[in-house]
Amino acid sequence: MTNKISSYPAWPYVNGPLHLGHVAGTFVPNDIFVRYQRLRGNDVLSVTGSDTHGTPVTVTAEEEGRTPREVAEEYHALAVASLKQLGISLNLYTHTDTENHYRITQQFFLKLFRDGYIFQQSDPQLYDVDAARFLPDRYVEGECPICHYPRARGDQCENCGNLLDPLQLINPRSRFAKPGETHKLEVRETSHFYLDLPKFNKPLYEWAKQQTHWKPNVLSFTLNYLRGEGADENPTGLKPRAITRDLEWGVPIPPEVGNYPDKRIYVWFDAVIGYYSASVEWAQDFDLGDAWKKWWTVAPDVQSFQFIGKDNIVFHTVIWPALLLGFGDGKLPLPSNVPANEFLNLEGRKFSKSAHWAVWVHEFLATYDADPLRYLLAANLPEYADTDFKWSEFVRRNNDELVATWGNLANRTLTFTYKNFDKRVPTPGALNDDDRALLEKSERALQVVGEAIHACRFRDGLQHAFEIAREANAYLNQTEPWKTIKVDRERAGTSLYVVLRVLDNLKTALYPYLPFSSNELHHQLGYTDDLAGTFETRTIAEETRDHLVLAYIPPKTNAGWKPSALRGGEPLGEPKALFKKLDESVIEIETSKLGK
RNA sequence: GCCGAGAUAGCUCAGUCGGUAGAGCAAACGGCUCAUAAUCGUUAGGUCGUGGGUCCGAGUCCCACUCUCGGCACCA
Repeated sequence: MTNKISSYPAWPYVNGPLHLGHVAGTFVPNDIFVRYQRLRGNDVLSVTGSDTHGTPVTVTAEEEGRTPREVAEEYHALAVASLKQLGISLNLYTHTDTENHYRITQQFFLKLFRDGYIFQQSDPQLYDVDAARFLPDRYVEGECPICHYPRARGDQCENCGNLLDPLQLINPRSRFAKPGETHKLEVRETSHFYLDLPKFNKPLYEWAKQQTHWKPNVLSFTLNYLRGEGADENPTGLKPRAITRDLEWGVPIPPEVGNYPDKRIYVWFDAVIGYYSASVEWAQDFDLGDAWKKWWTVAPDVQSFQFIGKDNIVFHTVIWPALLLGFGDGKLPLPSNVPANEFLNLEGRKFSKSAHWAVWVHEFLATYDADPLRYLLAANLPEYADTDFKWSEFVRRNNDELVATWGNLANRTLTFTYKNFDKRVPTPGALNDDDRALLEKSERALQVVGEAIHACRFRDGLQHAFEIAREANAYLNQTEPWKTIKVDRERAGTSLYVVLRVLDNLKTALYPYLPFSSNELHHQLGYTDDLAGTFETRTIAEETRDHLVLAYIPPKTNAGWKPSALRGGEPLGEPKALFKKLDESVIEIETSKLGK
């Protein structure tokens, strides 16, 4: 049965290049998932893009004396290049600074406003007279009114942990003031638009309770969040949430609502809408009309998945579903699964742009190949707990697992066959029990790995495929075709035939994880078509501005998620090593760059 | 402070319904030579963060504590 599956990695900010932590929990698992689903024959739509809004971008722009749009465009282009090189096969990677996205975000806002899910409220807030702007909570510091800690933040005191209102702070200071400066602050009234989340509390809670297939941490976190202090039959966790900011950078308030030139829609309100607007844009960019609607319909064969980090759970299990309920009147599907990942650390510490404690994707891929990185990130995916990227682990896993176990299995089998069997798949004699057992195990691996990937247990799937590769190595050591060829050529050919079929099956099972090398192995096994598709970057012109997008173009024929049908006598491609062994010196060289 | 999670072999991580602790890699020993000195076999390696409790029996359930991560409503 063909399902319509949509899959979305979270939108990364483009206030800097992507680092390994950004791709580990979002783009890489998403890509393993969608490459599997496509091969499986499902109808897949996977879109996302750069989040061009938000304070990280405006802060970087201020620091560098540029406009937020310039900063966003620069790092968006870098993200496009990095994702392409990493083989992230999104149907569309766009960004949020497009006319299409602005229009759709405003449609959401307007519909929710007219239906009474958005209201306006006026509150006193601190205003920085010298910077001529209102101060969000985190932009205010002062003395804590409870414990008198001198550097309490506007929203919370780090010292005593109490939640605060910025107006409670003693001697509040603006964080826009440079060291030595004192900015004049005063309390002014400002009105903001609020999303009336309590109206969605009960339906969201009832919906979330049914999602027993979610990861335990995502489900319990969400249920607890929605329940709040309330009882099970009367959840009260949600409070109205301000969805506008006093900023110049972002999506403007729809003119139908009123004239608010100094306000913009809150970044996460517009970012999650990006899942929808990017779907629409994908169909437009490729002249596919209403094709995007297939995935935005409530039906039993329509499923959607969100690959995000643990810091974003609430936006994807509460806020975005609330927007979908309000905007769609029950006609838009809510996420089927939100397999949030924990965080990837780097050599025991958190990634930090300011401390230069990071491995940037574009720099990594300038020196090393994409598949080894994908392998390491998948094998070490932070599925249940934070994990750690270590250069020593990268070299070890590359050399001792990827090269030694899998690459070597392919290489030893193909080179030996190529040399001794006239560059063709040997024609097998009768298969014995051992031959059949291994062959069947490798065929079953497709099912096992496929189920693991569909259930978002990516490490399990990868591990299982490697288990079969190890068994195939053991099988070769037992059958010793390099010895039997001297006395019984057909027997040697049969063993090699079995392993070639195993390679063919594992190539498919590993394709979602290692698309480049699997495609290469596909050719070495003699296939002339392609397993993997190609990438295209395009500039999309709108009325007032252009934007760059990345798109994955699947191959014309789908090789399919199915057992090998390799036959004796068929010609093989020329064998070549699939992976490069890395020198141990890489560890020292790369580690010494950190923190500088 | 409140909420959600994590802590298991030297390293990276699994561990389902409570029933004699698992894998890969690293280590030691042995085999093989087709293969990128790759591979295969064997062995060794653990008071399961700490302290209590329930139970015939606890890595697993309950309580308390320690440390780490995330959220806690104008950072995203």
